Amino acid sequence: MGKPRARHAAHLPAARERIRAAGERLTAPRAAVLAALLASDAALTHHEVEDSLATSLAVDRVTVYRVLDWLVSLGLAHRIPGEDRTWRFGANRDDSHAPHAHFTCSRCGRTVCLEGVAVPPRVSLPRGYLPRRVELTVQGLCAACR
Amino acid sequence: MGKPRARHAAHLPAARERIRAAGERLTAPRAAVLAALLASDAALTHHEVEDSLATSLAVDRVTVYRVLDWLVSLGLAHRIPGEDRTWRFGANRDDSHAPHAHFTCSRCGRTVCLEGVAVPPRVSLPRGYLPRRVELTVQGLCAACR
DNA sequence: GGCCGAGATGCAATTCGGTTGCGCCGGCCT
DNA sequence: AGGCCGGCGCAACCGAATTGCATCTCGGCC
Repeated sequence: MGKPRARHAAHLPAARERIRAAGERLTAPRAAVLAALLASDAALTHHEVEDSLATSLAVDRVTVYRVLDWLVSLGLAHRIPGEDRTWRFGANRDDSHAPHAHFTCSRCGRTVCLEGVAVPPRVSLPRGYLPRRVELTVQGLCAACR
Repeated sequence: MGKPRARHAAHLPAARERIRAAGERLTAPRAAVLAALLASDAALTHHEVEDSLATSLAVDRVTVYRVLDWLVSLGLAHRIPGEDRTWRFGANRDDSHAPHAHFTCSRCGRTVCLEGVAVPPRVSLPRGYLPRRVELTVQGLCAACR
């Protein structure tokens, strides 16, 4: 997709560092998966993560799922539900972990985080409803598919 | 879920009218599915639709899927991707079919349309990107689950 | 450096939402 | 009333995600 073949190896040290900093157990699959997310500017499906890893380190499909969930629970990544009924995962690059918008291409499915789009900080809800997270997704066509 | 057991029978005439008005073929499953959506103030999963229909008219699972997709393509309903990897469907009550926000309860999965929340009409995208639809979803706890 | 235990990994089987192929049936046009 | 186009039901299928369990390994401890 887009990039020729992400050099996630370059992001391995950063990935390791983040896992260490979180005080969590450092394993090869964990570092590799996080590095893959860091290396990509688009949010990846479990399958894309698996493929991206295949060349350097074979990781079981189930492990990829588990590591991704684990990254999300740690706050190191976030999960985006897609139109195609699969989840995509993106690395949380800043610790602030601020709410941000996403763009999904209707044709190629590519999903990227939008930096410049403001997510409404407050919304009016029915009585008794408690907001927790606001998700803003834009559907359309990306530059390559237009 | 919320309502005691939606009286979608009361919405059957309206459902039939809408299908007729669209110039489409009127069948029992189509009217029943649309009535079920109209009767509910929350967006329904295919399964909830099926259950809601079971008491009055047994409709095959596949038919429910097909009718729901058909309603979406006709603009009579809209489809919302959920956190639980299933789709929910809500009737489009006004013809204007304006973009609107949704609220999803993290605990019970109940999804409702928010009337009072403004969806940003314009967002700034990377060069070459073409927006088509903006989706705004709020996660949190509903009044019943709080 | 070697040992040990909690917990991570891999494999296989399973679940489940959604889709597809196809023959029959039923709305709707004439 | 007749006929045909297309919707319906049935069954088989697909692929994303999950679970159970045996094995392996990271990282603390001696």
